[in-house]
Amino acid sequence: MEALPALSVPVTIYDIAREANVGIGTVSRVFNNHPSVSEETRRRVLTVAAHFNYHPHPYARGLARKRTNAFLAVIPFFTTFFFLEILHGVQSALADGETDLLLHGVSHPDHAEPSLRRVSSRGRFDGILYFSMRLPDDFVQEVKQLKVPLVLVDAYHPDFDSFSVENVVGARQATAHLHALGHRRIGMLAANLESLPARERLSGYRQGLEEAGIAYDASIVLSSTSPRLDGFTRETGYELMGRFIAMGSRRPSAVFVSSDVQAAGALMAVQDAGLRCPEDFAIIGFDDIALAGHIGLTTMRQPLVEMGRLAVQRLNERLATPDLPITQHSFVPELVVRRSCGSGSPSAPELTTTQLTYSHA
Amino acid sequence: MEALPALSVPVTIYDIAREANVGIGTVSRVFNNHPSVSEETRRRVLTVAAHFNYHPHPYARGLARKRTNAFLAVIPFFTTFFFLEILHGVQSALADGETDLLLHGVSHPDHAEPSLRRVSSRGRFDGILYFSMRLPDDFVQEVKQLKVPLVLVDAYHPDFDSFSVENVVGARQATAHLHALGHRRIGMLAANLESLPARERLSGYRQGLEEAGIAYDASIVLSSTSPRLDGFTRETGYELMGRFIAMGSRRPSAVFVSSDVQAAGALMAVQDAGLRCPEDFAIIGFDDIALAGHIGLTTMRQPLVEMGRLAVQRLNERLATPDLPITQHSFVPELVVRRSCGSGSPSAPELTTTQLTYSHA
DNA sequence: CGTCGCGGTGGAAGCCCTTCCAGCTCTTTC
DNA sequence: GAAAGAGCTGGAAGGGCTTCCACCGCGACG
Repeated sequence: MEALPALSVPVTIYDIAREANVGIGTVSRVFNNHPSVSEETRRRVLTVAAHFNYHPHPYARGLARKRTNAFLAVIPFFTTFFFLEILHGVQSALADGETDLLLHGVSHPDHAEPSLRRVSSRGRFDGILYFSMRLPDDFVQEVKQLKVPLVLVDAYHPDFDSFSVENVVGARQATAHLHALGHRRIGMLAANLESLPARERLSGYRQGLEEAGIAYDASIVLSSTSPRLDGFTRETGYELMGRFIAMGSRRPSAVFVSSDVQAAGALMAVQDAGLRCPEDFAIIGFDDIALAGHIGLTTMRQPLVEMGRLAVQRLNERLATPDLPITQHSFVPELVVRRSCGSGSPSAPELTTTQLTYSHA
Repeated sequence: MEALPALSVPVTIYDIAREANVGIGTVSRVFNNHPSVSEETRRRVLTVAAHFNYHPHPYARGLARKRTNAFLAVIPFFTTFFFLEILHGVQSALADGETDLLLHGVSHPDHAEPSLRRVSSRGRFDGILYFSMRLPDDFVQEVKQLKVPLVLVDAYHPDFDSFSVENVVGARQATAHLHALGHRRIGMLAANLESLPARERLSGYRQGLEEAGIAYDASIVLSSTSPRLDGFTRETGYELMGRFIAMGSRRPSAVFVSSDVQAAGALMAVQDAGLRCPEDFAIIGFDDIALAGHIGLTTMRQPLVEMGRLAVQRLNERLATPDLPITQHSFVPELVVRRSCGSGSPSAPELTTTQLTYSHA
């Protein structure tokens, strides 16, 4: 260990063993924190390793251990804001620095399959995080056969662990909030009802009305028929809001919009019509993506960051104990008051992150 | 090859070789598209492989080939909108399905280093995409010594390939646009001038004024002193816009804001003051993140998707030909007219993606 | 009719680790 | 004083692939 680190560029475990006068087994044990290495030897090995800037080769390790220390995240790129936050949580849970994240952006829900093909190639990752998309049936088979643990986020399948959100409850609460603010004529601007979340949110809205003792009025419930992203787009929000505005005196005084992105469009429509938001229309969204803060939108928060974090945690647990019973976690969204409904503080941009609550399903 | 795929779960190249009555070398050649395999043998091997759902083990491959087929993306998570789009481009360039993307979110610019430590562990990826952050000096050393190709996106360093944006030119054009719309009293809302992009955009603004024959007036140039994200936040936009509003009759009629995020805050301030945007203030941003579309912000587009795509392409080129001369690409931002400046179509959310232009540095 | 070359092919060696078994040196125990 | 452990350690085998060298058969060539 006299010389400078002039060893050939790829420093291997053999180099370290030789320089430290130990066997390769011992070096390996040191790097795996195996207890049966004397303190003195351990220190010597570590010194030499640091000196040569040695790091075990991850692939060699993976091959020998039959473990990759990487997770695959299959994520829809089209719901931009949404997954971003979840990813944030995922990252922070991975911060141990031991596990890597492999990203697989899917640019269209129907294009998930091709990129899933690669999953069949065992040996790239230890587990899968699957976001917001329906799980194709043959993929389910494949994953189960390969015995790769998979955790669903913002999605549901009976055979896998999942973390999702109580759409019905959230929508009910949103409606209740509008009611509590004094609104009696509350409309809903829904996404394409072909999609489950859209239907659930509509259903929650109806429950909310019922609890408030308000009769359901189909004329102030507009839903998108757009197939694109199931209608969860700014464009549908803009267009449908225009129809509300055109109703004149028969229009609702408040609208529950089924997503923040749509609500952004709705807000633009209101502005374009020369109307103002808390005053002429109260608008509440759903999701609490970062955009909501930027435009002062009152909305129902989904604990996205937390969901990401817990999903990783769950994956680790399942890796450690494969036959854990499957659990389905379900979060209750939380009201975030900004200014689009007129209540709460004005609009000084808030910096705080509120606590989140959740419950078991 | 009579039996069902009842081979032990991990199917190896040996299994396939045996079942297809060939040597492992031949199987390997088939999977690597080596020319010297007879058509007949190739077909037979592929049939058997498909039958047993065989895929070469990526780690074993990586170990033997000394190549990982993965890129590392080091990305700031705090500039959410921004990197998202770039990532989109990266993904699409990776769509060949051969290369994987390893994600490394950095939640604070100062925290890049710890996560970079892992870079020293050779053998995890073949190349690095480094986004929007300053490259720490010791990291530069390390990367160069390890000879891992690195491409910078939205950042610059003389020793590496990079793709960035002409901040000066873009800011000049933004200013020119305001001038063309008839504005003569044009202010600027800048980020923290400690940061280079902030300074460049200010400098472009001044050039723009000069070209328009307007004298520079320091009283209507406000800059943030916030250290947080170098002042590129909604909060600074809100606050500084408030100061403009408070100027009464001496206030500018148009404001060039140094980023879309800040512009979002500025728009909120305008609204909160009971003023309206194209009418009382023309506001132009910079970046064209997705948010800009959602709030109808006129802005200077950076071709983010394209940058991501080209960065990947460049990395591949450099991998193929390591001693290519270093190139620094620089894009000229493009004006995207929405409604915050009052010109152009009203605000029906646009769906089109405009062409982008770019030039060599 | 030998020799060359070429399209194909088999498989050993090597990539860099982990793991397991054997073995070594001291203590401890009866 | 022998036997049995306890505490460490060395290194072969194995993980699944690529690559290279050796080799085989056969048509072409002189």
